[in-house]
Amino acid sequence: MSCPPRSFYRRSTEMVARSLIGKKLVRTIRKNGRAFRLAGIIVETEAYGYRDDAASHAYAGRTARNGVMFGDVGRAYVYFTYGNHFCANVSARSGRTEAGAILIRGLNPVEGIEIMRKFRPVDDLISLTSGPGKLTQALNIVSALNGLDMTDPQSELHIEFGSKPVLIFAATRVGITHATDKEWRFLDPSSPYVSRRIQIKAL
DNA sequence: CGCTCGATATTCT
DNA sequence: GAATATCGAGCGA
Repeated sequence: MSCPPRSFYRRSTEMVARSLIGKKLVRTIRKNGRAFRLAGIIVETEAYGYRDDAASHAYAGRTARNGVMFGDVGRAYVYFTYGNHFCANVSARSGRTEAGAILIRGLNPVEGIEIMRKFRPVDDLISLTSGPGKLTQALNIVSALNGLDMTDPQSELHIEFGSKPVLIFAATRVGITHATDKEWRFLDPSSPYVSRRIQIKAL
């Protein structure tokens, strides 16, 4: 399967976030000369901007942590938060701004589910990948993957074409205290792997 | 079910 | 020293 090209990510961050619904997030683990694929269809995303977005890590300018948001588009931005969890993002922005990234918040698991359950033992399958901290644990996404090229099928973390979603909803973002009015959260309402904390609205 | 609250460590002020 | 793009346990209904 092939990957959306660099140009896919060189559009407005919100448009890319919306377009990522239905794409496939793939984590390849190489061990003892063999490669295992852990993968899921993306069902929920959030866009984060620059000076226009007080909720963004990039809002106050470039730092050691957020450098990937200012670099080339289509790269993995992985960071650690709340002392417990990693979050997986991909950098994306139009030529009119200097930083941006998209947080991946929910996956419909399709490949390597039994291996995911070893990284994240849960009784309820829905709890495997229905949240940004959950899916990074299930796919073993850690800081070492920060900066990887998500458009390269050889990359240990990349994004492939997937399936076209039937419907996409927009909503306000989750877990932030600034810019709470922006409707930059996108999700496939038919999937059980989305968090449902807030009201959503159809596009 | 749904809501509140505490854990926990990295990052930034 | 404060804040944090979260999760899950514990509570009440």
